[in-house]
Amino acid sequence: MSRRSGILEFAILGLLRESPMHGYELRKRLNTSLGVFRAFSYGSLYPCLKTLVGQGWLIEEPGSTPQDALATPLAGRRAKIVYRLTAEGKEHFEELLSQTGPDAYEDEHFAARFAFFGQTSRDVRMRVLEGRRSRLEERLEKMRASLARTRERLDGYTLELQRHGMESVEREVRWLNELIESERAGRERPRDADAASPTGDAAQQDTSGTPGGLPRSGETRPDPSDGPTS
Amino acid sequence: MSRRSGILEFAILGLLRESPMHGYELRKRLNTSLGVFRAFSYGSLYPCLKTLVGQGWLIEEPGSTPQDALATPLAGRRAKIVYRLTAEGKEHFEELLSQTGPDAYEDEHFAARFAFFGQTSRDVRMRVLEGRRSRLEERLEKMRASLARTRERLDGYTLELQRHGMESVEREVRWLNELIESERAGRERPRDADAASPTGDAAQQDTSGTPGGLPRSGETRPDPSDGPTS
DNA sequence: TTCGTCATGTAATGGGTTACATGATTAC
DNA sequence: GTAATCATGTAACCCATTACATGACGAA
Repeated sequence: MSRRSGILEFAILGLLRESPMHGYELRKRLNTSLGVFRAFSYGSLYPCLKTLVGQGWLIEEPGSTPQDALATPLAGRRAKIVYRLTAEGKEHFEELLSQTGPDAYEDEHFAARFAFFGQTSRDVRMRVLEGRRSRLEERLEKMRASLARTRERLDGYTLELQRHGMESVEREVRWLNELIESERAGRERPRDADAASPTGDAAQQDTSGTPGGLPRSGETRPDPSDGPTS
Repeated sequence: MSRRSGILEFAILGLLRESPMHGYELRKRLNTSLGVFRAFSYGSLYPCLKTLVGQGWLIEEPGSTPQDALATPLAGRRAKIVYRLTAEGKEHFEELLSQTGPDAYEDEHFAARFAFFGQTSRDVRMRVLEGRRSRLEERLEKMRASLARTRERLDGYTLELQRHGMESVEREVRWLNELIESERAGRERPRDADAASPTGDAAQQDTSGTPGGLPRSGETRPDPSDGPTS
């Protein structure tokens, strides 16, 4: 029924939190501005939007009103549907943001989470970064172990591939180290961003959007994969 | 009907080409030895194997014969099904190997292709490497363009994520450059991994896919002299 | 007038996972 | 005796893509 799961939903809510938008534009933002996530197709985007509306997290609004269409001919192509985050949607997004479970460390998910660090409280940021790091370190451990076991039987190319893969992961760990470091040293000041929370417990978020002093260098290479491998 | 698509099929054929195996072991090899690909689940592996059998590319063989089970109690758990590549399967795999279309440059696919470079002719290797490189360069171009367009409006974290992503891609390009370089400089010898011995005996194929002289690679030690051939 | 972009949507399909079912063997 | 590992499989589901349908507008 719903759960056009995780990352797409999350990204949509996050983008709409910044400002209302219609689907087409949303999709572009998903590729470019936040180009990190892979481009979602309309085939997944629009249905997902519908679901979120059904959930009560978004509402549809007419894009360009008749008057607008008259005033600015540029505006009126096909009836745009502008999606706006509701209060519940906001609340829901904030809840998602605060989640630090293992999901948050997975490759794709992590990138999405990171992209919205600007809206994320500092302790959550830390947990996510550290979670990701230990996740990668586990991975490294496994890779090293398996490499040690099989090194002899592998040909040069396989070996090289393995080596390159490990190096990528190591680089990302270093990158995370620097980020964690700079978070730790970073501003303590809470400094609220936009979104003054309307109801309930006023979530005090340190949403400065700018990390302490960001380092250089790093490496991701998003696929080396891994699996549950239980 | 079939097409348990691309990469899994490809990897199975490739691994079985080296030696027959049963499903369970195959799966482990997919994670560890060739740990580059993400771990496929049994839920995709076994059905895929069936399909390949149906296609005539594999045949099932009894794993441990009754006698074996008596002789070596270690061997007989549940009736293993050992899969062996047929002649047609081999042919098919070789055809897949020779393919250099755009598919071969995609992230996952590329890794799989690279993992079997040991069995791949040099010109195909070159085409794949160069294809991948230009694919990544395109990607970089786009990223740079979109970054230039939106740089101002992005917060520090998004920016950092973007930067990190680009750096990763750049690194892979450099890696490819070195590989291409070393392929170019490498031995001219055709080193056709083609099945010298089509059948039977456990004759170890000389598939030491040691490339000409691989880049640094810490301690891999790519064997300076004329290693293989024997 | 045709092409590219804007704009929204649906149906079929693909390619994978999880959860389940089954059961023998080994290690503690 | 109970857990882990070995070993094979099926069914239900998930998430996303492709191809298709529709249509207006601006520019060449």
